[in-house]
Amino acid sequence: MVLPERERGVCCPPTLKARPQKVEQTSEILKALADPTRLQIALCLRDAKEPVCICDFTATFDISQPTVSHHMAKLREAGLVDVTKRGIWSFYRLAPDLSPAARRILDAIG
Amino acid sequence: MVLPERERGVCCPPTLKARPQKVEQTSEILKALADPTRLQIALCLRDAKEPVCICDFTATFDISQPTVSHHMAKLREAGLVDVTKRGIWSFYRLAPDLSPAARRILDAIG
DNA sequence: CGAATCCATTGACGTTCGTCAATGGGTCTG
DNA sequence: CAGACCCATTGACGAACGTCAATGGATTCG
Repeated sequence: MVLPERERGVCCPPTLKARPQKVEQTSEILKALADPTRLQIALCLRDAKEPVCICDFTATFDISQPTVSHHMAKLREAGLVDVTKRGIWSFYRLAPDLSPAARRILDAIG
Repeated sequence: MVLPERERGVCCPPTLKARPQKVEQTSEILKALADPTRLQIALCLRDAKEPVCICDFTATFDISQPTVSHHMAKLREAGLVDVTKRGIWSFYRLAPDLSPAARRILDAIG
């Protein structure tokens, strides 16, 4: 490993390549996926062939129904997920207009 | 879009493909990267050819030195980053034994 | 040795997060 | 219509987070 030579009192600020706006946006995506429950939900939707009903998630995870609803709202706000209502059911799927950044991250996981 | 037919009162819990342990581990990686400052630091280290000195980060970001130190500790705990001390300086780089999961996620970003 | 520099740790504070209980609006069935 | 079912929202609470000020250890320079 090569360590740079340094002079006391002199710093060499690295050039930040990513635009601040993009950093913020990527951070939002990561934040939405950083919870174990939401991560499993997102992976499930990524691999699902059909939209998945909320009631299936409440049956799967050991958390209350309002909490599942809360997590889905987070995923919605992050633009990762999309909801369609049919009768009494709400079906979720990955957002059809998922950003390329989000798509790359999702594909890199699991 | 094809919505599944459903019968009242019947749920179809999806099969969770990822192991709980792996979900937890991936979640830790995402959590470490989900802060804008840490994300920029991680990207910077990913693209750096040489280890980067802490003092360069404190010169770059508009946060105090203890906060930078705190963020580096988070990245260390997540196993993303590695520190080498030389005299009064601490140099950070991407962990040489970075997990494949972390590597894929980092490569998918920005 | 004494002063200056670099950096980690600690303690504190306000904010955000994950969760639940309670509530309410929709929708279907009898 | 009345009851059952599905789901979102609200309010509340403890835990975790991001930040800073203060402190202290380690190292280098004069």
